[in-house]
Amino acid sequence: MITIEHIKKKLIEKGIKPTYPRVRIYQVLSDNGGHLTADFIFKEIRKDIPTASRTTVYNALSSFVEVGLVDEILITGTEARYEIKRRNHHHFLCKKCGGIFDIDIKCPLAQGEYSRVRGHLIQEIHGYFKGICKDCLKKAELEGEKHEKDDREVSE
Amino acid sequence: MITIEHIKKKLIEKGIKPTYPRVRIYQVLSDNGGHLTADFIFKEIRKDIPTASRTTVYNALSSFVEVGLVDEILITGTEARYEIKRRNHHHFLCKKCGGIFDIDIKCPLAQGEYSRVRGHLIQEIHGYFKGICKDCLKKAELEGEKHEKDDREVSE
DNA sequence: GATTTTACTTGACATTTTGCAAATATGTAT
DNA sequence: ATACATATTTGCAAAATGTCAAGTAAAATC
Repeated sequence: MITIEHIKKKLIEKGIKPTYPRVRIYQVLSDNGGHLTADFIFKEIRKDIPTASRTTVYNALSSFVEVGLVDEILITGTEARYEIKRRNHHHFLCKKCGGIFDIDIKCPLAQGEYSRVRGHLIQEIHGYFKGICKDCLKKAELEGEKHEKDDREVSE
Repeated sequence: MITIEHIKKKLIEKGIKPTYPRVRIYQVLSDNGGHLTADFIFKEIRKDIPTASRTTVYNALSSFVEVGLVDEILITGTEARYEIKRRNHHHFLCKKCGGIFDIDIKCPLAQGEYSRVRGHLIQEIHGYFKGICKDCLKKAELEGEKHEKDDREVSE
């Protein structure tokens, strides 16, 4: 559990004024694990700040991303997700259940703070994997057996 | 330049009926380099097929992605981009000019066809970098000098 | 050739995100 | 404290992208 004071310090360090909405948004990010939608964050801070607007959430998140406090994850294509920046991990999206999982991987390129590739200055590195997650694989096996049986019964 | 016949063969191999719209969509992808927006493709095939609809483009692209002919690139967050699948390369987005560049990199994980991580079956691997591209870096250097001069003039 | 399946078109609609102007809050100097 | 300048938040509107359902056309199968 991160303290309010600790959050304020972090924001000030990055040149962001620690207003109440911004501190709360950071706190929601901190308290709820990774890859949160803007909508989730909006609904959370509404509990405290009933007048808060979506625009405030988007503005705060943009600032956080800009100064490198937060990562924007674009794996789903339908909605961006946000999480406090953490090194050495990528994301996995299950095409079946839509779940997002952290994949802790040391990517050779992701080691240095900033580096260059082909002359371009790299500020962010994102790795996305897609496929079928462990749990859905298991379910598919069981379902698969059932289906085979069904198919036989139908075709006979 | 890929021939119509070659495209038809590719689609049939993957179990996709080579209808005229689909063949044209694939051809646009093939003739225009990488990371095209759905809108660009739509406007291109409209030249040939004035009745073509956006939905047809989205449907065709979904099929292509599903069978592994095409990659969907989600680097910008506002619009998906599409390109014919090619191994061993990632993408770089310039935050200044919005340009997308190919980064040919042999990612250790991207070598095998399909593999597993933490029990999850991986079907797609995407690597995205963001930062400032070569050209914008150069411009920034020049602009930077100019600004310093401006600043001096103003403050004097 | 009739039937069934598949694909395409059309238009409406949902969702996420951004833009903008007014209102509010914050900080600084008087 | 008060007034001023700046920064932030709000609330609404609207853009942009993508999805869905219903009807039509085309193709494949029988």
